[in-house]
Amino acid sequence: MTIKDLAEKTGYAVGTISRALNGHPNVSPKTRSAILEAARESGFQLNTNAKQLKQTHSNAILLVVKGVGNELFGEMVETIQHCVSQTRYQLLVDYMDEDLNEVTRAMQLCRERKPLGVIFLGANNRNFQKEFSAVDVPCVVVTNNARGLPFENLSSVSTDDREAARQAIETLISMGHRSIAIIGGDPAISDTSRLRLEGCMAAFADHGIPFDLNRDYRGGRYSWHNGYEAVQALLRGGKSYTAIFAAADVMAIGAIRALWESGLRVPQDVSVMGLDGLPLGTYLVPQLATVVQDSALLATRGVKILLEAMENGKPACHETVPFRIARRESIRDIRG
Amino acid sequence: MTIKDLAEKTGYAVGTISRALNGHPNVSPKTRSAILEAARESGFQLNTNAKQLKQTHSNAILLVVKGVGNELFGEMVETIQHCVSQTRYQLLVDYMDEDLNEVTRAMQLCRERKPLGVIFLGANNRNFQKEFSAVDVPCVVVTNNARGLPFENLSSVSTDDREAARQAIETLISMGHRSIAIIGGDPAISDTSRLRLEGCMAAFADHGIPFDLNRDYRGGRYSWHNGYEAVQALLRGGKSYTAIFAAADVMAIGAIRALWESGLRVPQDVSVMGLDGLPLGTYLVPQLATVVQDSALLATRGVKILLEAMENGKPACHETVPFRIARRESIRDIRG
DNA sequence: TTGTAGGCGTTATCAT
DNA sequence: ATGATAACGCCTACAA
Repeated sequence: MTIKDLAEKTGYAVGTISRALNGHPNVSPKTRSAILEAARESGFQLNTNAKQLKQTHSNAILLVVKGVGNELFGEMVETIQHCVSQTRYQLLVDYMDEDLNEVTRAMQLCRERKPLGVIFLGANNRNFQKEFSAVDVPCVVVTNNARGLPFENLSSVSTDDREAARQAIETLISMGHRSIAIIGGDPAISDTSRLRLEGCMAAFADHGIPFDLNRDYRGGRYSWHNGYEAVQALLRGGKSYTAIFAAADVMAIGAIRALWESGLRVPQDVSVMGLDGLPLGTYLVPQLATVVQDSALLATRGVKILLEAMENGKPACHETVPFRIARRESIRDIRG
Repeated sequence: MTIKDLAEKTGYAVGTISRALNGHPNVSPKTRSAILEAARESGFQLNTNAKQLKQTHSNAILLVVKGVGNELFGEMVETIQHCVSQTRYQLLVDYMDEDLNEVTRAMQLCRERKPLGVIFLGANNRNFQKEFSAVDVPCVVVTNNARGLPFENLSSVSTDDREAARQAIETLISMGHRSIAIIGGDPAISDTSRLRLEGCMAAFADHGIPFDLNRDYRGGRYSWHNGYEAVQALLRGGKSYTAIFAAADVMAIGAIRALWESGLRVPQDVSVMGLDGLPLGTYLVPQLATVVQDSALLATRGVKILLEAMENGKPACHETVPFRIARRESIRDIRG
């Protein structure tokens, strides 16, 4: 069943069928309803491949979500859905595995779906090589700062990861902690991990607190298990810490378990602070102290920036949104 | 960049380019490598739309994952990837939001990508109405029992939800619990929720333990928050329980927090048991006792069943895989 | 082994 | 407002 069949059946030409089906103007109401009726009754559906092969533009905004199962992204996808649903555009959501290249994926989808703009939820600057220049629609990276990337059509909205981590450490220091270990990602691989680590180091430097990267830092993927292992490795190091900062909430959770198994209680013996502000954190016992990223604002600003670039040709920009320190049950003031 | 461009660039004809790119025979090794090299260096990618437009079948297996962020599914997707990578087929993964209709989605994708078979990770039998009959390739539903659905091409592999829940309750009963509350999904909406609830009721009936659905059961979506709220509602009911069974691990976690906030300790005051066997459960304090679904086996059997249907026309079947009771720290024996 | 040409189902551009 | 027709990028006979 193709539009050709429909054309025969109704007596109109394929062009008219196409226009009627796609809600184009220049189709008389009578003709339109006749065609729609015929289409419905025969269960006709347009062939997407053929459609997109020929189309030069869709009215879609593409959302590429890097990392299935990222709780923070989950909320943000919903917010973005909501924002876009109030415009005349259609949102096309693509969830992809974390370890794939989001730029390659986006380019593929751009060629196939021809969206008017792209939102990246999570990204790695390393992947935005010159091949990205093949993408010519406005793009915005959310949760990662893409300033410094030499693309006129690439904006970003992010939390200031460096400052967020710095304030987390400041918080711990203000509560009397001097012996603090850090667990996080691999700073050589992930921009986010690097920035967060830098923020920590800055805080230590400000207070003249020594920090030995080889001894006091452990990295890996952001996962329960790596948090768990990282703390085990730290403890094997022999040094005792009064606080641990995890550059991601998921790692903090694994960390707490590892501490428990070594007979250390949180927060009585060791304080643990995370970063992200996952909803899960408030359901744990103890509730996880953390730096809360404003996921709603990240999402809404991301959409807004994209729309302005799409519709008004507004030049790319790189925004930062505020975060919030949540002093919750997993940290303890050990002064006096 | 199309194969036409590649043809010009390399001096070969488009037909040769196409054959080389698709690994067809009748292309001299020299020609093939020259073309592949040119394609790589120019970052060429085939246009899926054009490709699928002409093709009647791809060599793909479609995996529809219903519910982004489902930890159990995360592992299973990896296992399925692995299994399929050892065959001559290509896996096409589609992650979709939980509240969309997976059958509609699958039908759309079947029309577009023309896969040889479909695996559903998570599904709701309600969605398999007669419109599913438009799908004519073998399909297998994983984690849900599709027996009873009148489709010759639809298999399923699942945990026996009813029995799993029954044994969870049996476990609690064997540890001396008689006053048990249940939190779970809405049995009117979800097959899984209904089966799990039925299993619980059966266990209670076997032991002559009274259970008042209106008082002792609370439902909602499977989420931290709903587990939390469900327990709050139960506690407001005035009755005191020695154990709570959550029909999903995520709810168990919210439940533990709600208990804590009411001054009840787990497992000292109340035992909490979940169902699913999420990795997260082992990182919590206390570790979450639960019924562990064998995600690896579910995944591998799912693939195997599909392949046999695809390749040997083996008729549809409905399998059940074993589960395992994990008696962990969140439950306590209160006898004597 | 390689080249050529027609067609997949749709949209878009001209005419009418 | 409608019709005819040329693309869109690829695959696949069939011809060379």
